[in-house]
Amino acid sequence: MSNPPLSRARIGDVARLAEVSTATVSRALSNPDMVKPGTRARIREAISTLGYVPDGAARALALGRARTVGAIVPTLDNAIFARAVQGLQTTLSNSGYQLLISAHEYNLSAETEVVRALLERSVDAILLVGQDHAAQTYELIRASQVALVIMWSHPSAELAAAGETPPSIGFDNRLIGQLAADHLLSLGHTRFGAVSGFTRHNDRARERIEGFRETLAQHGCTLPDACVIEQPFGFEGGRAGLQHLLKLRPSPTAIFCGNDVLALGCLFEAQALSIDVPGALSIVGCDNLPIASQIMPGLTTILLPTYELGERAARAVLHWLADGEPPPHERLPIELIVRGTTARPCEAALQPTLA
Amino acid sequence: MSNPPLSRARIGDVARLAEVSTATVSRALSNPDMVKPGTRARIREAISTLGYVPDGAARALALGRARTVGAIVPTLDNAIFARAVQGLQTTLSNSGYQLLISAHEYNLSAETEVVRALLERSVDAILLVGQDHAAQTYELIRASQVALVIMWSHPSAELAAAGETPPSIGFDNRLIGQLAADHLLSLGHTRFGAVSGFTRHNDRARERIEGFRETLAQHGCTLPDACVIEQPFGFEGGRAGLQHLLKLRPSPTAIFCGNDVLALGCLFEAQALSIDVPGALSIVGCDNLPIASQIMPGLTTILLPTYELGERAARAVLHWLADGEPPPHERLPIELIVRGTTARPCEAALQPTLA
DNA sequence: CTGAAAGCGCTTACAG
DNA sequence: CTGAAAGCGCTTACAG
Repeated sequence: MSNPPLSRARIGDVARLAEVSTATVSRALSNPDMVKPGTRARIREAISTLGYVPDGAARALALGRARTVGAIVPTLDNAIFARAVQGLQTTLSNSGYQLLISAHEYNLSAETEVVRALLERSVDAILLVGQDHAAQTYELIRASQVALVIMWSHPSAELAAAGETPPSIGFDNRLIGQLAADHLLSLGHTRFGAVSGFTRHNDRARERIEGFRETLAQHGCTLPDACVIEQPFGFEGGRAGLQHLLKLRPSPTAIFCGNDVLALGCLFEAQALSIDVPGALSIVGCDNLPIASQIMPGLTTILLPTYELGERAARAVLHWLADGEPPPHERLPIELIVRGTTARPCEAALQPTLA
Repeated sequence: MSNPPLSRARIGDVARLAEVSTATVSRALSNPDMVKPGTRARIREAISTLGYVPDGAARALALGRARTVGAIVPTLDNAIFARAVQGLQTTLSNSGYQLLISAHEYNLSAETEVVRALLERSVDAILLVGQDHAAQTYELIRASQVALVIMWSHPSAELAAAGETPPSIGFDNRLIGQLAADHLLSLGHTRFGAVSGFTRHNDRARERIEGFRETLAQHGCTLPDACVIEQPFGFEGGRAGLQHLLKLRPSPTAIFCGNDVLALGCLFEAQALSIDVPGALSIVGCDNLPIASQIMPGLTTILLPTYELGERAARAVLHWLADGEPPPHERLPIELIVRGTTARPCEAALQPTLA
């Protein structure tokens, strides 16, 4: 407390000051009731005098686990991933684990390097988003024998049955497309379009579109490839997507967007073009971002409990690390949230003046 | 590659397979040109055969640094912090550092525990948001002798001159309030209000309001305490803030919000109350979230380069760790972004029918 | 209840 | 250019 110490206090410094061995200090810290209360008090005293904080690297080396979990998301610059990470972090933190976080910006080979970097920090487990990853990524994780949990996706029934997939805590992405299609069909639409993120290396995006397309097909409607436009995530992507779809003849009256950011982009572009939503055009998004309920006329969307996804994924990891047993797959419930009027749009109204 | 190894490969396994010592393997990894190309090739071969990934804990212990940096933000569930973290992460990652991330949800004593948890992971540096932290937090970091960099805030001139503050990479939060005041004054407003996050334990929020108030005072206008309403961050906070301000008599015609989320909440509430913005009410936010430019009629705001903040903070940390020299304070430029009409509002129009 | 000692998996002077 | 050996700061059987 007087003059600053020359170097950070070590367990040996504490032991010396408390007049015990380092073994006893170590026990006082990790197994308090193995040491006599009086000794414990002296040690506590010494620790606070010296401002001792144990060295995690040494601890991790001795214990063989670091109490650290690594998560890799496409980007943090998307409320949806940020929220899930928040759920992860809070849950892990409450159990004494820390979260090492990285983003790969939708670049699968960057992801492999990030995984390597995390493994080199001796994480106890790794969390990835989706099933689509470089073979090398899976190989690296397998060879390192760390726990791997997949978030967001749900493995196909066959794969899951064959036990071929890592434990997955996710959504039924195909069902998302199906809910959107059912809703839009129920409004009486017959001409559909979709704005999606890039589907390459993104099983979530792919399955959402597939689910949408299949459900339409079951009702005798088609979704031609030309009616599915892939755009970068972001408002501008959504705006460009709508512009593209409106150039089609006949143009769609109902649009399913892979997420709310794209859907909001569509909505803003429609407003700019004075297209009445939902009067003349129906838009369905996905995620239920807070903003979706705030804007006028409000955005119909599919609620994905992403914070809870993070929580559940964290719990799955914690159980795995505690039991040694891989956790079961989990599929989180999703829900269609209808906002705005649900009246069948008047198709005639849809004659925008394009810039 | 054949049957899965019983346990993760160690440096000794690589050495044995490549018929060299562990010292040589270590050198091949960290100082390649200290080892003969032929040996290097055998080692490379062995590494890939075994899928060897060095153990970071052991490495950190031997080297005395973990190549890991810890950051603590109030929450990730706010685009502004998520973006900065993204900037941090990307920059650190490019220099071979990993980011350990935690949130404290605006709870200062939770923050102290989080700091302890990070220190116990032997991070090389810690990044905090703002100057307001528990004394214990500062003490813990000082005793651990890890680098500390403050983000978002800029220390007051006196403190900085006295060298009392940790290196800070931030904004001039007082100037933010000043820019907002100057803008609103230039529109001819005379009655002002403010919606702020909680100012307790939040120097950014406090300084923004102070800057706003001081600038108004310099122009003969006052901002009574009753005209500053503190609300939790979130759209609902902004909405409640506007409701509160509209109950005042006379009610303000110009509102400064501590950030864009609150400002958007105000704007949505105004829309719900059919108050014309910016015709009857001027709102200025802060951050320039992407959504601010998308909504109609658009939100006047103050652009804070938060991604760059993360980048710069990461660079400051990296330099510090490389040089041993604490980096200088840095103040990032901010900019008023005017959106919507700038006409003086017709005060008579502001007679909302409150629910 | 406590201590002496070995060991966790690396790195790096030191010697050759 | 390479190897034997000590050391980084903890933890934990083992012995008392």
